[in-house]
Parts: sequence; C-alpha cells; structure tokens
Amino acid sequence: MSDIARQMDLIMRGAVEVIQRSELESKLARAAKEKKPLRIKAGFDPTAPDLHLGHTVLIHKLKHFQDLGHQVIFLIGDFTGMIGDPTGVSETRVALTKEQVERNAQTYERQIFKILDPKRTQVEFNSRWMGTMRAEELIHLSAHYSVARMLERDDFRKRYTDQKPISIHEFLYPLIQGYDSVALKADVELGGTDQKFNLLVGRELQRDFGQEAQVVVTMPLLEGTDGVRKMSKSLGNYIALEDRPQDMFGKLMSISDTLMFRYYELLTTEDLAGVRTMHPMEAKLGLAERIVTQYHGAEAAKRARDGFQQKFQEREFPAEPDALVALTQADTTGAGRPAITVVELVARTKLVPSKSEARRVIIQGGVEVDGEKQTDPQAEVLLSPGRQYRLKVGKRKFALVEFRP
RNA sequence: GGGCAGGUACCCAAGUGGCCAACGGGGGCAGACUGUAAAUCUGUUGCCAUCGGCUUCCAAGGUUCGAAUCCUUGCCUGCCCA
Repeated sequence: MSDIARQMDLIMRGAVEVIQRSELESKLARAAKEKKPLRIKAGFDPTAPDLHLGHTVLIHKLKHFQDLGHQVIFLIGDFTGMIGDPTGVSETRVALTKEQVERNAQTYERQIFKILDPKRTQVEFNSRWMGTMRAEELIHLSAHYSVARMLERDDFRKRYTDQKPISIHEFLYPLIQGYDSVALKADVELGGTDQKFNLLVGRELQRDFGQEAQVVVTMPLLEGTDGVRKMSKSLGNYIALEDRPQDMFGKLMSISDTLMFRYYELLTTEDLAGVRTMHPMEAKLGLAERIVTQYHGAEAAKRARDGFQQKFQEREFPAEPDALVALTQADTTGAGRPAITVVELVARTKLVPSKSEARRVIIQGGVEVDGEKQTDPQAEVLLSPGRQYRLKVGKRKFALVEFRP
C-alpha cells in the first residue's frame, strides 16, 4: 500500500486533476498484484513536430509512469490531424502526405527519446485503425454520443449560442480521440487541461465498448517565456527542444522567478522545497543547466553556462560569438586609410534585419566596438589589416570582425 | 441564390479625398535600473539615405492636380434570409 502511495505522489506532481483518483489507486494496486503494467496513453498532433518545453510536460508525466514500470504509448494523431482539434483558435489544417507524417514522426522520436526510454515506449499512429474504418463503422461510432453531450463542451456551446459555425466533422474529433483509447485499451490517458472534454469522451466510449474506463490525468498548459500565455510557437514565447544550447540557456535565464519555480515543478523532479531555499539566480542557473543537459548533453550545457556567465555576468566577449565577419579592401570606404562606418559594420554582421534597424540600435546606444559605445551611425572605424574587432549589438548579440585586405 | 457588415503595418485597432509611413493599445527592440532577471520608467518600431527619397493600407483597373479614403470588377471572412 505504501508503494501505491509512493506512485501516487509522483503521478500527482504538477497534475491539475485526476478523474477518478480512487480508480487510479485500484488500477495501480491491481497492476502491482498481477504484475501487469498499466497502459498509459498520450496523444500528439503530427502537424507540429518541433516540440518545445510546453509539450514536454506531458512527456515528463509519461516518463514518470515509465519509471514506475508502466507501459507508455506515444500516440501520433496522424488521422485526427486531418480534422484539426477544434479546441482554441481553429485554423484550416492541410492534410499531410504520408511522407510528411513519417518525417514528422521521426522528428518526434528523436526528441521524445531524450526523455523516454525508447525500448519501453510504444509509438502508435491512429491511422492504423482509423485509416481502414468503414463509413458504416464510423456511423456506428457516432451513434455512441449525442449532440447535446457534444454541446456540453465549452467552445462548442459558446460557438453554438453565439451562432458561430460548427462543422460536423469537428464533432468527430473527440469521438475519434476517444475511440483511440478503445483501440489501445488505455488504462490512463494524459492530456492538457484543454483536453479534458476529449479525454472524458474516451472514458464513456470505453464503457460503451465494454472496457474499463480510463483514468484521466490533466496537466497544466505550461506558460511561455512571457510567464502569462501558454507556450506556443505562434506566440513566439517558446523554448524549442532543438534550440541551440546557448539560446536555450539564455531564454531560460530570462524567465521570471515565479516562472522558474513552475518550470522546476513541471519539467524536473527536483525537490521544490530545496529549490526555494536557494538564491534565485543560482536556482535559475541550475534549472537552465539541467534542461540544456537533457537535450544537448552535459558538455554543451557547461559550455552554454560558461558562455552565459562570460557574456552577461562578467560582461566579457564570448568565446563563441554569434557572427563572424571578414572584411576585405572592397568593403572599406576611407580615402587613404581603410575605414568603415559603424552602420555598415553592424549591418554586415546580419545580426539586425536591416540597415535602418542597425541605425536605430546605434542611436539608442546599443552598439559597442571593442568595448566603446558608438552612438553615431556615420562615424568611421579605422581598420588595421589582420586585426580583429569585437562588436556588441544590443543586449545579447556579439560579432567578431576581421579585416583582411 | 439574395441581403448586410468587413478586409489597414507582427497582432488588435483608428483613419473615410490632401496636414498619412498612417492615432492608440499589445508585442518586439534599445537605454536606465537589476541577479542577463521579472516589474517599472524612457525612447524606438516599413525600406534606403547627410538634406531627402522610395514602396505600403486584400488584388486589379478607373475618377482626380492629388486616394488607405470615391467608383468598377474580382478574391476572401463573418452574420442574416432562402
């Protein structure tokens, strides 16, 4: 029994809701008694194969179950992807080709296996059972759920009362997602809080199909780097798993302290009480290093940390600048002595999108050449052959420029 | 099929013949302050450029000395009626 309590502790970490808790406890107890692991399902959208930390909240929860010895199923909703989840902002989805789905699946695997154990993870595509379903079966499936029940879902009800359109096929999304649980005989399904309705449909369908209903575990939607809105690519507040180590480190360091604790809670298994006793900056450095290590390895994380401290805490020029520029005689303007204007120099680094932007940054005092602030865009920098010039553009961009006549 | 409303910069949104590269808010960027934080304050936010110029307000035509603003056609979005 104490073992069950221990499992529950880990499962509950960060979770918003478990429906039903008692069912989960008895499932865990039965699994232990019969030595038969539970089947844990989480579904992902195949159209967005570039995972960010927000997606990993669920993957970490899967990992918790995996560590507890259960069978985890990573489901790629390639069939439902054709519909597009009507949750939230609905955009028309373009049906993916088989090749795209395959490529996206590979990307997924490369990314999730940085967290999950590949040998103990079952990867599924719902086209496996949905692709061959006949119209007749689909009609039978739709008979399991009523329009009134569908309209219980918040966004459907809201759109209905607001006289906004709801396409019939949108009703099929929760049904198919629910049927996936039937097809996979899921014991537990994980999802974001925005998925609650869909997850509950799975429970009902399983009962209708004579199965034991799955337990639903909802996880919060991780706030993005702005600390307010949910992390998403379209909002630009995300940290991608495949961000460069130094970018990932930098983004993590610029989050607020409040958000840092949130990230610790949902993205690590660190003891939260311990984290609270640390100096916030130390804690943040630790978080950044931990997360970068997970996706890029310990060595890259160490380098990112060193580079970060060099750049921002000691205000030194980094060992690995963001841009390297080689100038030749043809780039120079000065009559007699070769020279180049500051605007031109900054624009050449490609660290700003346009010359106008370069001009602005200079005027606003964001540019340093060899440690000296340059505020006149037209000022000329004299160039000596073979010499390297250290350029700082804005808060966090550095370039090394060399003149090779 | 018919009627109505609308499509403005990254997003929201004002502008309804010249004073508009286009009010305001959000976001972004920069500076100050800091723990590279966050919050706050200030500035800035089409492109090229020393004055100044160039390309923009769904698309294509047209009216006009002059249009984001007027007309025509087309495309798209939402609502209403059938």
